[in-house]
Amino acid sequence: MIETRRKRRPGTVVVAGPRAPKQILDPQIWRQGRAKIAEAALGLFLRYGYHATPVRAIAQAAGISSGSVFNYFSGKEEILELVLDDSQRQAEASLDAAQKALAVSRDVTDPVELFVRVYRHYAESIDSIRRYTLLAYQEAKSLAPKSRTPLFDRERRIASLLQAAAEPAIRAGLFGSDALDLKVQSLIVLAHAWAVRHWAWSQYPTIADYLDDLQKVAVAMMREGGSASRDSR
Amino acid sequence: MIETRRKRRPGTVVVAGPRAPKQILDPQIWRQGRAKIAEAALGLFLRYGYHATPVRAIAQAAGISSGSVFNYFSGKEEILELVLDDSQRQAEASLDAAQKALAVSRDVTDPVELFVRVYRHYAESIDSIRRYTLLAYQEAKSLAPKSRTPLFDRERRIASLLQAAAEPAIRAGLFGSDALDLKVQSLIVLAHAWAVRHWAWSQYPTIADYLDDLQKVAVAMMREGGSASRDSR
Amino acid sequence: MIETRRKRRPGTVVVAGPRAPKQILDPQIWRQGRAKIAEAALGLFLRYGYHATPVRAIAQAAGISSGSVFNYFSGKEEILELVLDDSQRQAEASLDAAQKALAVSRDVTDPVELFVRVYRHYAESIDSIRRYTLLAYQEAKSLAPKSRTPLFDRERRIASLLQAAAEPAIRAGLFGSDALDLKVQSLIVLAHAWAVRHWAWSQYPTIADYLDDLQKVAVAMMREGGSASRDSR
Amino acid sequence: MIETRRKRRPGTVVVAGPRAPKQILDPQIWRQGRAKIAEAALGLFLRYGYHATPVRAIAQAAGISSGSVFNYFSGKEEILELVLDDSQRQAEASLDAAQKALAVSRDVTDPVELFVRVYRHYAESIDSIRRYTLLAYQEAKSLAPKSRTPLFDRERRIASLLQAAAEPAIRAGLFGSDALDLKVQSLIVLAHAWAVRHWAWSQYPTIADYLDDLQKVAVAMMREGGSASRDSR
DNA sequence: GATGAATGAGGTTTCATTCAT
DNA sequence: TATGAATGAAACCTCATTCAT
Repeated sequence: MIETRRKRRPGTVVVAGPRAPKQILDPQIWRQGRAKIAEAALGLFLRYGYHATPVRAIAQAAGISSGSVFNYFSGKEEILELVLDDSQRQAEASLDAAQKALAVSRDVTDPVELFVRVYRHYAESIDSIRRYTLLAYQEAKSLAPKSRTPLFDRERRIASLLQAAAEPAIRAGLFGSDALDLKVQSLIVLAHAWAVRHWAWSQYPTIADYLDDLQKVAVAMMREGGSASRDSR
Repeated sequence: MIETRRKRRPGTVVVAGPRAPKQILDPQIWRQGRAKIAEAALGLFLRYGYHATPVRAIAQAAGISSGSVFNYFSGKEEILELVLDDSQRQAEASLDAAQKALAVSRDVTDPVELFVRVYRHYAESIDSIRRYTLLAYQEAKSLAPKSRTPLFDRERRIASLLQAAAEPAIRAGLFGSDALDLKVQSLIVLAHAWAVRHWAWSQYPTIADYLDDLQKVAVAMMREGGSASRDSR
Repeated sequence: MIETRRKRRPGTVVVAGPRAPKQILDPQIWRQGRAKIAEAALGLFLRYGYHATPVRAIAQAAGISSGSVFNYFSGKEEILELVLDDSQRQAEASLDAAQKALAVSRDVTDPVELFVRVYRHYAESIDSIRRYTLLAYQEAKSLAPKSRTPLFDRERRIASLLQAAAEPAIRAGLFGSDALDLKVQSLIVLAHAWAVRHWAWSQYPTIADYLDDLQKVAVAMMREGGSASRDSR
Repeated sequence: MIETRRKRRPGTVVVAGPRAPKQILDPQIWRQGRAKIAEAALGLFLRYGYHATPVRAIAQAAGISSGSVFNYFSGKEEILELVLDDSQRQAEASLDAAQKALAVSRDVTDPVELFVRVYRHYAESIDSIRRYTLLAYQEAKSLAPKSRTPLFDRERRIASLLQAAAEPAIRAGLFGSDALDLKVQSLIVLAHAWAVRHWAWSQYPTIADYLDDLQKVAVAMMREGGSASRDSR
């Protein structure tokens, strides 16, 4: 059977001793170092895949020694963890900010328009981290379950944010209230698809072009089951 | 004739040598062996990922020796190739059959209903190869371009089949004709999502439950831009 | 920059991936390590042959881990390459130096004597790298053509050096000018034979003893076809 | 250390049991089978080397199954043994026959001419088994010492035959009697060189061309130390 | 006597990780 | 804190050999 990845300490006798807590002490150096390494790792992970990228290549790309990587990360997997976590956090924050900004804004009065704006904003943020998204689809399973769960949780929070953005339109009867979760998840998936199945959207030069078409579809989806009149936008 | 082998050397030179001829001569044994190994590999690939699964583990799961694996496959990657190719081929064939059967059937006269049936059939076939689909999303990049391209091509053929199934409804003005490609690709992605993001659909016990909701959304999507009256279902 | 690796796949496709950068950066450590490993490898190659010698055995003989070998050589074949190339280079340099030294020397006026001295010097240098010479005969074919050609080229340069050493005697009519290339190649072969067929020369305890007899034969060979009087030395 | 090639019986528990004496019983079938296999092996050994040639490739080239090879040979090494032994035996027999034929012949009265004829005959027989000769130089060390010794012994017998062929000329004072063994061994080496260092004799299209030049050199060598008048042939 | 599928030891090579400097 | 040489487990893959048929 496949062993569940137990870390070994080559060259040392297998005696349980106090593991040297080698860590960077200065928090700022630590953070900057991690960011620099993650940055370098991302490009390589995307190009060659997580498993095909040696730590030494990451170190070289980051301009440090391979040994130093382990001063900032406990292992290779933690780099992947940070990369995925950071990018997802960024998507969430971006979506959150957009929703809050629009919620207090007086510019947008049409609740459908409001939802569309929020969704477009979300999709654009996915586009900006397109490469991370693809990486997440491919390599999330390389993470230990413990590191994977938070990613799922945040994904659910993102769905909630989108649901909240749909609330006004639902209350106005413009969007159906049935299967809301399914609809929102579907929209998320379609935003991801721009990143994950990019080869399938070759007719769209940019995310904006893609969204121009997609938003009609999205609105049609959301309207489904609504009680209000169905004039197209 | 003895095939010439090209052996990788660190530099750039290629050395030719004799290669031992194929070991398995009986085509039936060969086919059965490949199937058995691929079956065993699938479970492990899904659980641990392609790279994290040693050939030895595959051999053990298949109940043979690790050396024997290479009597049936020229390398580890060929196993992944077979697994992905076979399952996708199955999905295509299933969809093709469904569409042809419905096209000649007199039972279904409503073109929208016809499309829905074809799509459901497709989604159900995705469900039946759910694990392969997930694997394709995760590991397609592990394939050499040469093996990857046919997968994309077949995916496009599948999209064409779905488009063909939508034709009657489009001609009847029930479905919009704009952005048809986007719509169909989106539906494919949503069928895949059942497999790929299964954790997100925990509220749906079975694919049928998922589809009961999804088909409404799907129809709404397809109708978008159509000229016919927009009363719901 | 990360070098791209070409990984051999069973089919014909080549996959590029990142390659871990060289591990040893200090040139001196690198050189010393290579020398140590090559030294260890030579004994084993001679005793068991190149193919029958596992890298692990080389590593153990060199007192390092097997993985470390690949920090110094890009592959097993490169070890053989270094061993053969170095030793041949040494023979060439030694012969070159001897010829130059004698050319300017006033000690030796007899052109036959000059040639004999140069040849003896060459044969003695072959003796000092006797084991490499044997190895070259046995394993040169294990090298890729790219690595083999330089060996042949240098061998031809060595022949040229010997021809140059014979020039004075030829001009003096003491050596024949016909078939000079054959004669010189033959003398080279006979010097090699001391290393390669050592079992056949059991009557000669040292190279000097061998050469004492051989040089008479060599001079007779070289004189053949000459115009000068044919009294023996 | 490198283990001294102990044969293993894979798939069987390591219990010393009676080794099945699986052999071909009919001596003629046995001989023919061995010859056919050796014939097939030779081409491959020469082209790719002994170690790089899989038994299955030999079997295929011989038109039998890989398992059958082991009905005729106890192992791969025995094939090499037969190939080398056979060819050397052939060279010896050819030389022996030539010498005997010339000894009783009245055609050749000049003892130098007689020696030249015998030597040419030997060299030509080396040419006819040129590929075996090269193989012997490269792979003799792959044999167990027990199989190697007979090869050396026969090589010495061949030298004796050549010495015998030189006897008349020596008795006539035409050839020197000193260092006879060295001279003869040298001539053997030079005959081998045609096979082993063929790249060095590119100026000679055939062995006959090579010998036309070489025989002058050879005679000069042999004459060396002789008392008779030294007119060139 | 022939077959060929199965075997598994052992080959080369990679690379995450450690630790003395 | 940074370095980078050393490590050795483990990866993929080959192939001589066996033995049930």
